Amino acid sequence: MNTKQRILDEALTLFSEKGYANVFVNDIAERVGIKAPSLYKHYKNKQAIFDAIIDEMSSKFEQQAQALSINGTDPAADAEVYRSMDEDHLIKLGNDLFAYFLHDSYTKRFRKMLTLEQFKDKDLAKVYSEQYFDRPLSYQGMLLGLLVSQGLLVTDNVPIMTLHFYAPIYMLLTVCDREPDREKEALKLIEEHIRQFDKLYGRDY
Amino acid sequence: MNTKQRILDEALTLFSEKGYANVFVNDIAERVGIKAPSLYKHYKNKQAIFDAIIDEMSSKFEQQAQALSINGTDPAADAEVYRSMDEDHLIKLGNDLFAYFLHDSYTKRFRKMLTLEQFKDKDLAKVYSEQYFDRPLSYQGMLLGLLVSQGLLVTDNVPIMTLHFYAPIYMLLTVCDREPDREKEALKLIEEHIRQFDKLYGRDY
DNA sequence: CTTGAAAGCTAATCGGAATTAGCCTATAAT
DNA sequence: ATTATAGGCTAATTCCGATTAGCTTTCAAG
Repeated sequence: MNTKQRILDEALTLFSEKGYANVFVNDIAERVGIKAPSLYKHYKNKQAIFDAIIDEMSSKFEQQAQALSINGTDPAADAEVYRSMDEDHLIKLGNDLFAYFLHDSYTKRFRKMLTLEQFKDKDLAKVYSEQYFDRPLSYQGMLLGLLVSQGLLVTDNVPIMTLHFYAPIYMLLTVCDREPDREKEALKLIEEHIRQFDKLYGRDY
Repeated sequence: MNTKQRILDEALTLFSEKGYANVFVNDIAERVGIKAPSLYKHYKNKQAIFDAIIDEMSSKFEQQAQALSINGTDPAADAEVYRSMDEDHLIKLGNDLFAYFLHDSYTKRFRKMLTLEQFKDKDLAKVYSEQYFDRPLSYQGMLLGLLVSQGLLVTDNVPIMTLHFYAPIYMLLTVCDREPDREKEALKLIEEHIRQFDKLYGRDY
């Protein structure tokens, strides 16, 4: 990996652990293996490094959908996969979603960094909300909506059903971000959650 | 209010908006109406101000339960209130919970501050999780559990039911913290959420 | 009364962290 | 071969921000 990219990578790691203000350009340089002033050959200043990370992320989000073994841009196509959905498939979907968000290094670091910087300005707030609220709800809503139209799930309010599916996953994710020791407990709750979700919304009940 | 207390108050406001590292003792002093060095007559240093805020909070949390018009320390007693619970009561409970957490100035600032500092060390992580995950789930779990034993709600898994009740509220709270403009939208979702929750878990369904 | 602590102020001090200046080397293009 | 550029380094510079020193005032207790 070239220096310019490595700077972003190491900076992201540090920002996600300590927050922008507590990271010194020196720290970043040290990790990259160069001296601080050399950073300025690649980025105008510290803020520019942060901005570049944010920019880079926008261009990466198709990868996320792929990582979830779904197309991501075409829920109708994705729904094919779930044509014969049952509780175990649903649990797998939830687990995969959770495991991906929780463990993918880039995703995790980016999310933690945004958590720490979300109140800095409206743009960052918006990025956070889109990334971890609006987009997941919208995408999963389309997916779950298809399951409803296939009769696998039953509800007259898909958006709220989606909220019921996603909110516990989101909350447990934030728990694991701050207390990684609780991952096992969280995984167990996720599974129970989805099992219960399936009972509540599944056609058989 | 005496100076010592006002320092905590203004510091909390600033910390919650900009994060500890981006607040200068000068800023705090200015808001209090004194000069920075005078702060040191009241607190050993900047960190001590932060610590005092954390300490103060612990001693305040009974107030929270009271503010929710519940006893807080004795869910069995609280359950009396909900003996004749119906959907509208449940919506009110959810709305009150949400409105209190969202609008109570002290609670809100403290929560935002912790959001920004939660990764600093394990203690803070623990404080956050207890305050916004474990305790709410535990307390609401007891309450909802009583409703189950009274036959008003039906489930074989109260903790997960509680997760289903609380997680959406929590998630929407974090949305409003970062984008206050979305409060109206959030309130609407809360109401729909609880209505749906009642349909899913209510005895009539 | 007077005295000592509490709480404020101004003027240092002290250290740290971002950034700039200016120099060097390798290497790729002409 | 020459040269220009990319990317690295060391040594300032510059600014800022936390904290300390030391003085003053007020006021309550004795």
